[in-house]
Amino acid sequence: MKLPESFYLNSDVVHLSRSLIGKYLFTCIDGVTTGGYIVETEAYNGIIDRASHSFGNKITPRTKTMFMQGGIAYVYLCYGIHEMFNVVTSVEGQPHAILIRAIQPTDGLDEMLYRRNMIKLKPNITSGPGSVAKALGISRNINAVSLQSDVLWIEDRGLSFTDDEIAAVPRVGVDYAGDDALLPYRFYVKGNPYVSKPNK
DNA sequence: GTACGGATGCCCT
DNA sequence: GGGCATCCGTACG
Repeated sequence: MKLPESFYLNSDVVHLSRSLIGKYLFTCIDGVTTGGYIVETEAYNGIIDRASHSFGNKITPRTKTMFMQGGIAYVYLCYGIHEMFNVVTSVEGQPHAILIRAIQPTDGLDEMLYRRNMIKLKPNITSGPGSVAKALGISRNINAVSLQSDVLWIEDRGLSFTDDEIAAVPRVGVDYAGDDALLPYRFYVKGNPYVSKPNK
């Protein structure tokens, strides 16, 4: 069952980021469904978070998606190469987002292999935010698309992890964020092979 | 108009 | 473990 819109309206983005671990993320593009369950996330806590694009209430053509009501996708380009998929959360005007950094693939393996130009299944197929987006066929043309749509959605299939099984550590690649770079806003399933590189 | 740097991943050693 | 591709978004003038 799809997570309802109300799930995304919670104003505690760090809690939600933890909650998304074990949820199933799917896309359906050209009739092909691909997806798996989320094993790594990062929370970006709105205008007070130096690591967030929306820090300082910065509204630009790119970041305006983050200011919309929760329950939609925020997709942007990083390093000129990689598309990044985020879940926008909280109410309109509060620009919270959760970066999906890794999933364990379960559905549409062949299509994901094709999109990643891979012959054989290896953990790096969906390890790291750029890889997740590419494997799922996510690009900027689904920016601001609703997670209630039939293109992109998240399901709860009853899979859950205990706090002992989940690590909470500082985020990756946000050294520019000063003290905020130290916040334990990155969550991942300990020992899961699909978790992206810095997994110690 | 132009300059600068980034929420990375891949390939090589 | 390190170098580097690659180009948009943003700020500033």
